[in-house]
Amino acid sequence: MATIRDVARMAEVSISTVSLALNDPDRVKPETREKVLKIASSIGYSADPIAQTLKSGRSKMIGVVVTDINNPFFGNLLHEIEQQAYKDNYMVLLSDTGGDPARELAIMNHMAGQRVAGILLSTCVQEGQSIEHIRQLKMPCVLFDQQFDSLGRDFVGSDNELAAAMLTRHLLELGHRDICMLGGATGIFTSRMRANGFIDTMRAAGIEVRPDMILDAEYRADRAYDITLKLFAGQRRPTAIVAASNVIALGALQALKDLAIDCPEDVSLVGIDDVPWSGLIVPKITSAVQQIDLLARKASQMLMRRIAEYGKDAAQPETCIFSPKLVMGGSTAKPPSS
Amino acid sequence: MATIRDVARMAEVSISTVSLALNDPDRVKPETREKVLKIASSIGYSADPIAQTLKSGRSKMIGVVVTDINNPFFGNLLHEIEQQAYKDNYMVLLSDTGGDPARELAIMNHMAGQRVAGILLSTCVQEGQSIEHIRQLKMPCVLFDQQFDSLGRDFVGSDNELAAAMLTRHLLELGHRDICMLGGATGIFTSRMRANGFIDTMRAAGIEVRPDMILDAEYRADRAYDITLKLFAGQRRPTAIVAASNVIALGALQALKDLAIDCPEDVSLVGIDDVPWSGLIVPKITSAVQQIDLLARKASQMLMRRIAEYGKDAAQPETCIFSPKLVMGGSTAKPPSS
DNA sequence: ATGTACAGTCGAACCGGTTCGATAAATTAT
DNA sequence: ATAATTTATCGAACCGGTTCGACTGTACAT
Repeated sequence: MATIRDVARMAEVSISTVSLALNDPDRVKPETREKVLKIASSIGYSADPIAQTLKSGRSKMIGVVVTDINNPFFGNLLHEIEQQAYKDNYMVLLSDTGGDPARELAIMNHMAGQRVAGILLSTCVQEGQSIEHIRQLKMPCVLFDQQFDSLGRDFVGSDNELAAAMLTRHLLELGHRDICMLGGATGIFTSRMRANGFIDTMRAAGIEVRPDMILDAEYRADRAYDITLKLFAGQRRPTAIVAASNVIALGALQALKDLAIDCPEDVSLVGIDDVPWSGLIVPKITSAVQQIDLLARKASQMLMRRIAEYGKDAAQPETCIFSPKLVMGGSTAKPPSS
Repeated sequence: MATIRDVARMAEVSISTVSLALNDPDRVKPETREKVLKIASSIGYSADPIAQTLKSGRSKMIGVVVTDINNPFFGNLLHEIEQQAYKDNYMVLLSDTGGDPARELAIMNHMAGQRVAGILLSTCVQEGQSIEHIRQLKMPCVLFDQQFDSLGRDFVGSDNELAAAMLTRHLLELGHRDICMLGGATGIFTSRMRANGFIDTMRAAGIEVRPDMILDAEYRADRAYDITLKLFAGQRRPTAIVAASNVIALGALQALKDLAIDCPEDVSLVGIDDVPWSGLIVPKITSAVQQIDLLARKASQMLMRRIAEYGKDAAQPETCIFSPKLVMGGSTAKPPSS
């Protein structure tokens, strides 16, 4: 690979002149610039990104940290982020925490070591646990999906309360009263918000939500499956289920299917977020879907802006909330007449 | 961040001694080593990966290049690769070519510039197009999924001919004779192999495959959808379809559904590779699935071995082919009696 | 006592860029 | 003609490590 010294030698100028010609063209004489540029392109010279990173302290990579790449929500998001990054001439350094805060910490240290220009983070840290590694991070960082108040960081996400509220209202309007929610741990931002949306809407309809009506499926399909089985083994069966995520909804649907409980005739089911090929799943699950492309683009943009203005006096942290869309499927009906 | 010079100053030794104490412990006096190590850990020193990369010419990252992160096949693979890499203390630099060879080239140059230790590549380059960027790549590189003969590179993949053959045989045994395949372009390795498996099995059963019985769905769901619509608008309708991938099968199934053609009563459908939640899709598509976890682990292992032995005289390129598994669904039946 | 081997340590060069302050040459002002 | 300013270029320091060859001092063989 050609180095800047090769170019300098061939152009019969010093390496500093070459560097200047390339990075600050106005500071060298036009003829010199021409000569340097011509030679540089003729031997296919381009500056070594590693050397530039060492000198400047930042690379042309952005880090993306998610809890589970396999979740289609993150998959789609990642795709969009990668497209954006490519346009801006950045590469994506990806990592998956698997929901382990210790690993999240390790990953972020790794990324910092690689001098990523910034990080897009969907943290798996729960309320009450330490978030010092985020707070003390000395580089641009935009949180998405999972928020932490009072962290003073940018955030891009969806209106999770609204998502749950829309779905709950839909069920209430159909006449359901006995509704269960399958959610995540309350330590997780999105599950807390989604639970709130559920509780508030129920309460507004004059129905008090008992704690045992909100079950923790940990955002996992297998847990949702088990819980649903158990739920319908008991005496008091709900007539409808609000699933706090796409995979929870699918796990629940699988359980209903295996129990030969008809959805929507016997039990209605709604969920949050889409899955690929949802049109082929019978019944198609009525859901409040996040606008992933908007979300990804906005998060990328915000990060890029932070990267650009890094070092200057930073703007106030910004929060951007998108509204989910209600997509009707065939998974809801009036409750069976009792 | 603490540098090696800080440690040297505090330990009252030269920086070279610090470096030796850390990297080649036997070459310094035990007491010196102790002192250096103690001070290093007390001020939280760890070597700057960027500086190490600049000096050594290789980083602790591996590049992974796929054609479409959104495809669950790659999603699963990626997850597994990332887990493996993490264990070996490597990070994953990810990119998505979107099926564009020019972009693949650009991405690989980018990765080479980042001094990745090696690359896992599922190339989108087709037979007959230039693969010089792979051939001339001067770093460890393991191809997966998409093979190129005579490239002299390691390869990990599945037995694509077998996959298609198993499915075709299954349909033949049910009594189908008029079978269509929805595949990819023949320039792509996997589609060529899968078509071969189909053709050979049909021929062995005494059925000649006319060219119009293999259609190019470009491994895209929307193309598969359109083609299926068109196919069943015509006079001669096949009684069964072999889809060369998961997304093709889903596109085809959606089309059948929209045409109110019953699967499997009117038309049988089989495909290659799984999709998440396939159990919820009605009918569940009978498919030959690749063992993604094995594939990912093997590819990672091979790459790590190449990385370890890099510089020494390299072992012969290795090829590793896994057998797909036939997973029965409910998407096939005897052909309707004509 | 002299020569040899070796363990332990160090300075300096190097990886490949960027950037600051100095210098020399060309231009303008006095 | 001389001083002040501007323009173009360059050398050297720096980013933070690794590594080679040289140097010193001790232990052993002759």
